[in-house]
Amino acid sequence: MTEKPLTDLEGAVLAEIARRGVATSYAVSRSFAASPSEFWSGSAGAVYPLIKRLLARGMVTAQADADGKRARLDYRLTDAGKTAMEDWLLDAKRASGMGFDPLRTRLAYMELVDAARRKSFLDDVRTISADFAKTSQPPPARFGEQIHKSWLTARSQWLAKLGFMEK
Amino acid sequence: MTEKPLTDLEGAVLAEIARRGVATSYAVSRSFAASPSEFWSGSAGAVYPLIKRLLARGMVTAQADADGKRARLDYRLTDAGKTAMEDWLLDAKRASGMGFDPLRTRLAYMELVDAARRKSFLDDVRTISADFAKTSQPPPARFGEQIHKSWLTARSQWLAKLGFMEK
DNA sequence: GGATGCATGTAAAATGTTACATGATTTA
DNA sequence: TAAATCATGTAACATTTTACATGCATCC
Repeated sequence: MTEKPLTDLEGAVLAEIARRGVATSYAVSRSFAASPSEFWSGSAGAVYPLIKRLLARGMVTAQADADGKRARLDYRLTDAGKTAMEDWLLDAKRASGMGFDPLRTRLAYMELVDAARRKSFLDDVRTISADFAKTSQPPPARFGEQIHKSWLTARSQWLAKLGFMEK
Repeated sequence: MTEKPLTDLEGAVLAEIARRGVATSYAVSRSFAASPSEFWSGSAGAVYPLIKRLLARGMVTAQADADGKRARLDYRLTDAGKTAMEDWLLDAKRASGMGFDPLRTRLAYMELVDAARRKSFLDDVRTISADFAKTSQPPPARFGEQIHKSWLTARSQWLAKLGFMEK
């Protein structure tokens, strides 16, 4: 019985726990909420049940924090969890998918408005993107920081080359 | 009472109907299913109810096809629908968001595996991406085709520059 | 010691996927 | 005319968001 492969959110949650070694649902939730990508809200309603499902599937262990007064569960990856996480992480086929890009989606329909409004829109996007890239995140400790920033830069350059849109 | 803004899928569906002038739910469904982006499946279960919601909100009109033997509804944008679609399309702030990228998400956790496996993964992604970009779509009729292809190219170039990942 | 925010969740509602049902149309 | 495919949906299920509930800790 082949295990159902992890969803992207499940994979990312396991990876986040792996990075931390030990993590509570709350800590994972905060991580996703703080990410520069707004795609996953990191809401408690998503993360707590998801990690409980991972527990039921044997991907993580739960340990009650003895010290604390308040109920609090520390999660760690099991061997099965580590394997599943790596299978997700190194899945080159899935990684090569296009995902969802709110800009790309709109650009595909830009023909529906006149050139003047297209231009105004693209100018605004450039301004907002440039501003966003400027706000320096504090600790560029890990790959993640560099990835997000360099990606924004790359998208800006891509956008600059889409001359045919402005005609 | 300010209308709730359109979701990205709703906006894209309205834009698709606008592009066609008249469209059935089935036609919209096929469009999304055929898109090179695999993010929205274009399943009937998503599209038919979504367009019914748009109808209830006055964004589209429904007209039964008199000619056909079989029930069949042709949808057209209303003025309100056109306005809402343009508000969605030209929303530069939302367009500037990062969306979801299955590659970027994984790259942010690449530190969790050793350099050899990282390299192997990145090689595979490059191969798959190059192959995908090679398969030429038939009709480059509209912006959409050029957008998707040029985006894949841009992402490949971005990836090529991420030297620090391979160390 | 009351207000504010941190931490841990659950509940209700919305949205999307997969699977199914069913009638019409084409094709072999 | 039987089989396959097109077309139009609905139903059951899973996932995620938004809102809510509640207890602990801190700070004013």
